[in-house]
Amino acid sequence: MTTPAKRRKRDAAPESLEPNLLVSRMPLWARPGYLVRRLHQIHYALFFEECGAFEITPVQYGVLTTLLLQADIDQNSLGRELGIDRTNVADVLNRLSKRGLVERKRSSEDRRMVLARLTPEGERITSEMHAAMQRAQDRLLQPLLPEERNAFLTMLIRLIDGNNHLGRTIFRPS
Amino acid sequence: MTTPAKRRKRDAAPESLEPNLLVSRMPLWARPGYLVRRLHQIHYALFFEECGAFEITPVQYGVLTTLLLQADIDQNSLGRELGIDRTNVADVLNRLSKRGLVERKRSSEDRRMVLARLTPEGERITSEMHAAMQRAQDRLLQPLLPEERNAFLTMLIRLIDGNNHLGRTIFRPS
DNA sequence: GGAAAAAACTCAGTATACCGCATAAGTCGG
DNA sequence: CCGACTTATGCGGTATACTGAGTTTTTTCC
Repeated sequence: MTTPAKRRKRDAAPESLEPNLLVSRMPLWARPGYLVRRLHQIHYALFFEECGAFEITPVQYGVLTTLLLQADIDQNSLGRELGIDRTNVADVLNRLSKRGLVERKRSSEDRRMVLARLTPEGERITSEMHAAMQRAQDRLLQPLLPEERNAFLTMLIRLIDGNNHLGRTIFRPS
Repeated sequence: MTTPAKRRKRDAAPESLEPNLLVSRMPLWARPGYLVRRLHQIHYALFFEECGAFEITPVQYGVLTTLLLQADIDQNSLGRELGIDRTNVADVLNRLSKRGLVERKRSSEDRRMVLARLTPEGERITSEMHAAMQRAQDRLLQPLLPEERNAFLTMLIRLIDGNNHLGRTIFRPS
């Protein structure tokens, strides 16, 4: 039964199809990655609407709250905690430092490390922002039914855990 | 009974609570925005693992596929289509143009507009990338059960639609 | 104890993503 | 037809996010 013609058809590579056909099989709104990017964008916008007055970005807020729980942490650990590249952490700390919200000093135990901690002003602003941040988070999930929201968050966490090795600096194939 | 001490406690604003208590009520993994950011990051990493050989980013791929379906589109419409800021569109088109994947020319009807279209090389690479992009999208959802995946995408779309006015250039309160 | 390996960081470079201001081109009311 | 408004783009600036190269300090192991 496997005629040459049939075999040929079976072996045909996808790129031999019409380009438009290929693309229309996967429109933007059917690409999970595209949807995630859009939702990420929306979260940013929401965060700015609620927290704009503080002139603190979502990532900066993440750094601040992490430092609130754990003072004198080095940049590498901070990055691992937040899932952020170490060079990015340094940039963010730099901006927060310029605004007087964090202090940095070399560790005396291990002079390779730079330890960061909040200033009193940093602690103050972090606490003050809490309610606004909460509102931003609530508004993001608003379109879902209350009973769906936990399911959604659970799936998000499963997706992140399931691809845990990615999106950080932990390993680089290079 | 309402001693001064007690009254003071009752009137206390949220920011007078222990900072750590406030933060620990909303750890990172309970903040939808944080989870979305992480998943977005992971998508980027996955896309690079699958499509790295083409040296095309997710956003660039979005532009390419949009141009495949609709040639001679202006930058503003392109941005609206993709949910991307127009200045960003110009940047992306610039890089794609430098690599010879898109062409740009002034519209003869409306000389304000710059119309973009794919070059043959641009069409070729877009088609070739399709399978790799598909793999990246599949891997992103892999950790979910097959029957959960559609539910997840549906919720993503509901969240994006429900906050439709945000995350684009469409309106700016400013 | 000293060379090699590892760890933490810095710096430079690139890509996304957005804002505000400026400029050029089209539109529309009077 | 001309000034006011709108629209499309350009340019400069900032913040995130990551790679790769290079530096300093610590650890490891022979």
